Amino acid sequence: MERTIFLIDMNSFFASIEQAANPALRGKPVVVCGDGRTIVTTASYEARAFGIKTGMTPYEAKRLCPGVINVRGDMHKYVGTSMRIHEILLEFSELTEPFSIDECFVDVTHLVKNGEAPKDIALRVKQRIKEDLNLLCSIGIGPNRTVAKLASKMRKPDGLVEIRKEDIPVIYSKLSVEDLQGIGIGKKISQKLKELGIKTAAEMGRAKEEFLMFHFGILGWHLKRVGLGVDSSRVKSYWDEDPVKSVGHSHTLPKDTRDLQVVNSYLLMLAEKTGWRLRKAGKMGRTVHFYVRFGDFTSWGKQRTLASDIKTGRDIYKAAREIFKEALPLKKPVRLIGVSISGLSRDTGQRVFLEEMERDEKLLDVVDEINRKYGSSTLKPSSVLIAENFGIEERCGLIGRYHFRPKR
DNA sequence: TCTGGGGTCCTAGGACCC
DNA sequence: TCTGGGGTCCTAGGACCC
Repeated sequence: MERTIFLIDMNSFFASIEQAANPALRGKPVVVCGDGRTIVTTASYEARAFGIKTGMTPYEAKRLCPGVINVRGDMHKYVGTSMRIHEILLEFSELTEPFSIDECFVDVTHLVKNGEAPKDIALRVKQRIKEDLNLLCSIGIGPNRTVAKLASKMRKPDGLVEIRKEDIPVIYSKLSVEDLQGIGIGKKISQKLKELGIKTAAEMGRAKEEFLMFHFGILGWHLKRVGLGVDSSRVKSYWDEDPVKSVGHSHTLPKDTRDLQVVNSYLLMLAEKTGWRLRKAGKMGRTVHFYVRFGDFTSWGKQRTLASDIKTGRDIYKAAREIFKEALPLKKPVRLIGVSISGLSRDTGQRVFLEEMERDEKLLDVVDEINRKYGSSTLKPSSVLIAENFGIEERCGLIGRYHFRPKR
């Protein structure tokens, strides 16, 4: 059955939201960053003109464009905006599947069947988002998700590209395998493809499936289909949620340290955040993963499966510390620590978490301790930190793959 | 004032059980 | 004193996504 799929990709999402909210930022080079030792999470198009890209340090951005305006990111705001966009998209189709905080697949087959042209529908979507939020997006239109995603990347900002089934051979013959980045073909795979003499998407489609599977395993099967522009995967309904597989937090310390008290304080905080979100999701887990990144960017980590399920920050902390002990004594200063929990199942206990308030109190002490160690200038007031650590995730769920759904 | 933080999926190898 | 295969669970590590 012929389908019509959109991929809506918000243009420089975080920066555009800031510009929409604050007229003083419009038309200016803006970067949105985190706090502490951070990177540029989004650069406005004006900033990109200076060569500023996601992933750079604020320092590099400043070097490229001394006048760049650095805005502290506010995930609350971005998640709220993301949800507002979902509401708009749901006016068009229930088959609206968030792919990340700023991308969404929408299946509009039913509207096309009623006689409306795909591009006209897309223009309506863009107009609604512009009217409501003063934000621009690029929309890719295709007969399936993969092709729609590819189309969305072809024109930015404010793009609208439709790739029909019959256009695929011509377009794919001009598309290099590097152009397929973002649909499961990263640097390593595209490099290997080139070494095997496959340079374009069309060539990938023509390659023998057995050949690709010999070199790439099951991925080869996927590559063949990407090359052909074939993808039968469905756009999921907004309301059928796929289960979370793991939750976790990591944090880069204000500065590298060998001080175990500081590291453990952060670990406790991260474990509490993780446990809090776990319980919020009504889950418990059995496998705890702890990892460290050292000052030289080497890393070390281990996972351990426990005899029974856990769900409190305290238990996650205990398990993580047991693992951490294996890394002691520290040979190098610690840059980042992280903890996550997987092997999740439904928490059937449904116990109300009584100690929650008490725990927050303890955290205040922890953060105060960190502040004392580093001096108050390195960390914000503890109340702000607590708000950040415990407030944001309540609303945003997972950002990596988008799991959050508002109440119906 | 080098290099964030949140995830998913796949492979490979070892332990263990029948 | 030797030889299996199937299946599950677990760990480590890599590639990829935004």
